[in-house]
Amino acid sequence: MGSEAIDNCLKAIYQLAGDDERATTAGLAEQLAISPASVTGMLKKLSEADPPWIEYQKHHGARLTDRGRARALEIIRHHRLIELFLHRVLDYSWDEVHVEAEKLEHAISETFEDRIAHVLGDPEFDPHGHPIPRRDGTLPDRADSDLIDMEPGTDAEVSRVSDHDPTMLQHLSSIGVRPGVRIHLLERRPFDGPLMLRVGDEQAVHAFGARLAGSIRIRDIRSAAT
Amino acid sequence: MGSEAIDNCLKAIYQLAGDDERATTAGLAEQLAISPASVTGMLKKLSEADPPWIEYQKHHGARLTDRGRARALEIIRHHRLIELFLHRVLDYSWDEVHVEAEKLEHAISETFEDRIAHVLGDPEFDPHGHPIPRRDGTLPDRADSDLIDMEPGTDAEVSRVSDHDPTMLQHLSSIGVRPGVRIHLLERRPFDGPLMLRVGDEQAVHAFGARLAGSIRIRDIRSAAT
DNA sequence: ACCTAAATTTAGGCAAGCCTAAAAATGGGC
DNA sequence: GCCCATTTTTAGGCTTGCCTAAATTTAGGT
Repeated sequence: MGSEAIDNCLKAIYQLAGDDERATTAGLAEQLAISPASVTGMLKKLSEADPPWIEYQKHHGARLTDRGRARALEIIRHHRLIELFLHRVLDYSWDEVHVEAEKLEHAISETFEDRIAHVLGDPEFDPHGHPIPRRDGTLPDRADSDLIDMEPGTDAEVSRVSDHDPTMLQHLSSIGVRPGVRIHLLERRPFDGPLMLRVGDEQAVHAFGARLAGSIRIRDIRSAAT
Repeated sequence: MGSEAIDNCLKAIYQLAGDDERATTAGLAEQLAISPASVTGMLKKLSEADPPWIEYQKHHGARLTDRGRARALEIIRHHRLIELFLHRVLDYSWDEVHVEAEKLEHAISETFEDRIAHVLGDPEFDPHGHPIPRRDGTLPDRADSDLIDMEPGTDAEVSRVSDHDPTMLQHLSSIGVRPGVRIHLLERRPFDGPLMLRVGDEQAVHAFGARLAGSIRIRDIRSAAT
């Protein structure tokens, strides 16, 4: 019950469609890097499992059942706990954790999960600022929004950054962008141009293109400091 | 290069035959819990790999090549480092570590291996007293011998215990037998009867049958204490 | 030399997970 | 209502890693 392929598929559905939206065949095929025909086969299998993992209507994509969502959240919990564990206990850098976690998330037991959660003090967010699902399937939430939508002239705090591209993480790290760091948006250049912003207390102005800016989420700053 | 099945087979050859002896088809079939016919197929594959993992002569079993030995020792290093890590850092009990390590040993990277070795202070022995191969493939050695061969009336120190049977470990744990603990052999009962011995400073006399005694290795005590 | 136990080969099979190419169905937009 | 893009189906294929049963070979002991 629950091979690696199944786990990855459920995780992909959750990441593409969330709790109760449908994920499309094409989207899953891209996410999982397999052919659409293979996805169709996998979806049929997942929906015909004894307690089904997904609810699947032909030509209308797949939606997670309660069981499927629980499993997806469990894998994501594994992944994010492992990332934080690698970072904090084993001294992995920010950009190294994702790849290792991608393998380990399928290999650890519930016991292992509990133990590292305990060692880490039952953390709520991983090193990139992503919320770590709790064992009961609930998510700690933090009201945040896309950096793209930030008002020019205002300050905000980095909430989370995408962890999929190690080189992007290295770059962000090199300019000091991490969850919790304050940024100030100077202006948005016209015609979907770059965002010009300052990081932390530094004077340097950085230009963030659409790809980079799109991978960052922010939240309002609590006190109107500095 | 190096699937889980291959790794397990190389590890089994090492465990059955060591560095330069041959492992038999039947022995491997038992160890791996697969049929002899499947073993023959696997051995042929391993010996025909591009840099071959084993040297294989029909009807004469298999012997590890340098490459095969290196791989086997790497997996065993993974396994034993993970066992110690689970025990020391994640508070696993003695008897829980083996099963978890059996899965994780195939999933961790060299980086992970290095990091936990560093956190643990480059340890030489795992929680059961087994030597942890070094990265260069050498083994820390400790001159030890079988408990079965111990002289009645003498003292010795427990060097290592087999980790394969959790219930046996629980039992040993409950009577205080751990690597480093001193034991005193009172007598060996006739006709391959049990060994009567005392553990540590306790007065109780324990009877060790052949199975139990066979899973324990001892070494001479340094000082003739107490 | 012969016998036996171990090992090997042969032949066929199964399941998971993927692939391809081509054909058929479908649904949503216009 | 039609068309196109997406999706699904069909049909066939591949690899890995195991299984079985039966036939055969081999090594080693006596």
